[in-house]
Amino acid sequence: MTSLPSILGGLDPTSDRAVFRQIADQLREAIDRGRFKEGDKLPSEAELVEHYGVSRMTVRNSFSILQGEGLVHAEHGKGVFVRPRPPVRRLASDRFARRHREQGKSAFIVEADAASSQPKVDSLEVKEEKASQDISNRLGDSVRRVLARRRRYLLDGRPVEFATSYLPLDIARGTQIAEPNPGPGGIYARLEELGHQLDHFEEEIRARMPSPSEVKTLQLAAGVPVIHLIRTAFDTAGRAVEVCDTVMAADAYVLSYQLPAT
Amino acid sequence: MTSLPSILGGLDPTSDRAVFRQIADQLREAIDRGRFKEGDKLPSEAELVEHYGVSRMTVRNSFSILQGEGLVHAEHGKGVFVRPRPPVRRLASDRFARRHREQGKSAFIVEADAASSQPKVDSLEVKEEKASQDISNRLGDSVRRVLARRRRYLLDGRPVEFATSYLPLDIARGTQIAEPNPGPGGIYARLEELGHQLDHFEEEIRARMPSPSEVKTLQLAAGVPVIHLIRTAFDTAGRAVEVCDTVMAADAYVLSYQLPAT
DNA sequence: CAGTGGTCTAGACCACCGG
DNA sequence: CGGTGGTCTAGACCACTGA
Repeated sequence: MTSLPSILGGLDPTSDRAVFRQIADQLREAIDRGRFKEGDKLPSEAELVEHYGVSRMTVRNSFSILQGEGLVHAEHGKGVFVRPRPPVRRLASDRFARRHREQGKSAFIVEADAASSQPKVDSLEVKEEKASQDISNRLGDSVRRVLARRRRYLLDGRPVEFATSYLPLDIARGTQIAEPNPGPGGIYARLEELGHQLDHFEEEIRARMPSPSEVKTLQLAAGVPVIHLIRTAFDTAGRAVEVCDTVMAADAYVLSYQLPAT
Repeated sequence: MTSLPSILGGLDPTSDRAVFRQIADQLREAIDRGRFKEGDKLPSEAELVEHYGVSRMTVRNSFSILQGEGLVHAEHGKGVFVRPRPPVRRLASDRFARRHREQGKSAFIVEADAASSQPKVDSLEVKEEKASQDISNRLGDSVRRVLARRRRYLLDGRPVEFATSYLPLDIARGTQIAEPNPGPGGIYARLEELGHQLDHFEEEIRARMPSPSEVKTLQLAAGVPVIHLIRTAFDTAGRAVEVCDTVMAADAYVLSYQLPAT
């Protein structure tokens, strides 16, 4: 163990920068420089209080900055640790290609296979409900009620994504799409069997901080944003046949797309 | 002005939930219900101290939660306000279509026009430099040095995006691409004139909390993540001719993509 | 048990804003 | 100037962890 003074400098009393920011800066720099590596424990609050000669709240303020940046996380009774970067799932632009469906794989499984992690789905709920204004706009204004399929995806035991699919009742009611298990290839395979040959998808992407309920559902650490993705599936007749609203833990994903140059 | 007790409830001393979380919950709910609207001033710390009968630090802790969620922002000497949602730029999947280039418009201008806001570019820097390992990987391992074009984009005076384009020297050196102003249609138009007919782009998207320097450059409020986008442009020969590394204020953007179903 | 972080208090002084 | 948020102190008690 290297001594603290050799890793962290002193404070600059002449600086305009608040003391707790200076402390946060020094800790951040130490992390960036690799003096503290992923998973390492930072000095305890008491140690920093002594090293810098400040009060405990000042040290805690510093930690709170780093937590907000997603750099560290605190574990009650143990310490404050450099947050390890979790393995990310790369979503490729061909993830909805028909050849995958024809192999009986859903998009999530295809990706999980590629990342060779253990995929799981839970908290499945399938019910009919009233369409929100936004969903109605996307599925066509005549669509008032929809079939909603909610599920949460886990990778290696960690929840990474919460998604709800909305389908018009005239398409989905009474079909296997309305069953908890939609069968091989997922609901997209069923839609095609029902005569809705898929033509393309549109995806809208936003990023923002999670709501408290999203923090809970995805067990998000402090300083982890979510990616909010809204996908609409269109059949060859030009009809929107499904809208999928997905909230993903941003630290678990890299999305990838191809754009035409023409 | 409605009185505080009619908007905010009391505390539940029997609850396990920390007092400052309960206060944050009540404020959040009041905002969600529309009791406080965008731009509205929340009760001052002193008012909440009195209303709840807690110490000031407890109230400030509540505010700090809401700030972390991006719901409110504090203005020194004025108060704490519900953060207004800024206008967003929608990036369409056809934003690099050749027809736009042929009209002499760069992608940013095309989008800004659509949003009818005042676009601006500043802090332009064009220089040759050593390619980072990642850039080198993307442009082809033989590419060691690159032309880097850095610029910041503003919309209605607000910085929303900071981007760096990297191009292999054998393509860009001595051309108009190496000039501060690359001419009508931007560097993609120049690349095509130089014989690199563009075929497609690949975009990689991540979301995360900003670094301190990104906070500064983009003047980000607390609780605003960034979207990190890395785009690679390929010519019809299959060569990567440009990599563009972009960091965007997440609250200013909605990205939109089309995916094939085949 | 000792060490850790989590919560909370009751003050203090400061910097900024608007009238 | 009074009111606002920004910073900081010096304590207190609690809950959780691991030996």
